[in-house]
Amino acid sequence: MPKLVIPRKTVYRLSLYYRALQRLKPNSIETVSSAALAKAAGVKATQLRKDLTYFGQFGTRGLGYNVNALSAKLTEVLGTTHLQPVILVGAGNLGSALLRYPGFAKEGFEVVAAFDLEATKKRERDLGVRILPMTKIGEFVKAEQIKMAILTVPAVVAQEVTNELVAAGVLAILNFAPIMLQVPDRVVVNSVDLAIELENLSYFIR
Amino acid sequence: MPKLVIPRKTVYRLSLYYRALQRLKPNSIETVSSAALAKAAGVKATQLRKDLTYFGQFGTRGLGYNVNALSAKLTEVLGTTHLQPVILVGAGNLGSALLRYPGFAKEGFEVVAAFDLEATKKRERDLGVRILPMTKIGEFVKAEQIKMAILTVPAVVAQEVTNELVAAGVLAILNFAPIMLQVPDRVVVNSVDLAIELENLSYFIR
DNA sequence: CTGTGTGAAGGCTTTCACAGCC
DNA sequence: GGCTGTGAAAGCCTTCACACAG
Repeated sequence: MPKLVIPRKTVYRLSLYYRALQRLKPNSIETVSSAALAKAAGVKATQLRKDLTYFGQFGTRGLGYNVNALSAKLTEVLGTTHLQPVILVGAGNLGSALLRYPGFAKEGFEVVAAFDLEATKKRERDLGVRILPMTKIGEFVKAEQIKMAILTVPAVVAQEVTNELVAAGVLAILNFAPIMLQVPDRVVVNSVDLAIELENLSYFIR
Repeated sequence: MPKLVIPRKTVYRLSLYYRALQRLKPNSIETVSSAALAKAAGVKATQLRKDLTYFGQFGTRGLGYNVNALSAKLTEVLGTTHLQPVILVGAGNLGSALLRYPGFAKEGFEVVAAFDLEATKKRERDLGVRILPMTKIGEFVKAEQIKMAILTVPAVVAQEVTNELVAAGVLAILNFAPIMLQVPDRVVVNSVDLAIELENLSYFIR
């Protein structure tokens, strides 16, 4: 696959386009114009076309894009062709909720195990996923070649756990702890800080 | 308050700076340089300085910034001086978890009520917050002059609920449903799409 | 005539370079 | 000497305008 440079923001929007496309499929629509798809994704039509040109040409002038073909191409580019195994570290309130959240599996990610200080059989049954003690993280990640982790531990231990994950070979972390994680360049971190999102909103409503 | 234009991205970073500052306070550090604070917040020093100039000058050349003074100014600019009442709509898995999440209260936001189809006394006790039926949303928002809402309902009803919130006077929405909400210009929406964040990561690890 | 593909223009953010103050 | 404040430059992303294909 030609790993050309696709702007980070574009990659993010590709996911939006993919979602919008999936909503069209059931309606047995075979072709969609950039204007229609852009509207469904909440962006401008020219931007959508520009975004798509980063990895080729799929549209038919005068007609639009073939829904199935574009959909397949997006899956390929985004790297979601195969199910990605993911682990979750920290099964507290937020972590537990995410384990029950159906959105991940629906989009091709399987949470194969969760790690927590309190790894009991009861919790395993409650949450429907294997729960292992924190001490087993490194071993598991290496054995299963895990590359992605969801981090929902308290802020004070987040960096420490991150170091462990990185040392074991994890390359991507979805971080919910409200701190900036220090990682080597090869590792990617996406942080979601819920309190900051709220704070941000409160600024704009005055 | 001089409502000058501060770039959206800068506002977001102001929250990061504020957090970093709070971590310094306990250490009875009175002054901090842009270099030190920037490192703690995970940004470049020049960017921090540029960000701060959007609303005045606080630094002492040759010395740095006074921690307390800067902290107070950031609180003022971000509009978090007073507790902001917030409602949560949709107390499913994710919604319930957020209600138990201590991070909001800690940052000055109080979830004053939650709305759900299933509004029982038992759930109220479990979640420690007033739970009202969805039909009461408009009435409550108007009566209590609520301006901010956290939206954790399924995607299929998200737009409908949003319309209701907006009609009642809500001005800011933190949206967790995986769709683009259509709102009037005066309303601000921050969307957090967990599946997209994962998808995004998976692209960067190939 | 409809709708894509794309160079060029425009706008926004970040980074640089350095003047100015303690 | 140390560190902030800031105009100017650079970089990145979005939007425009229009050539071109079906």
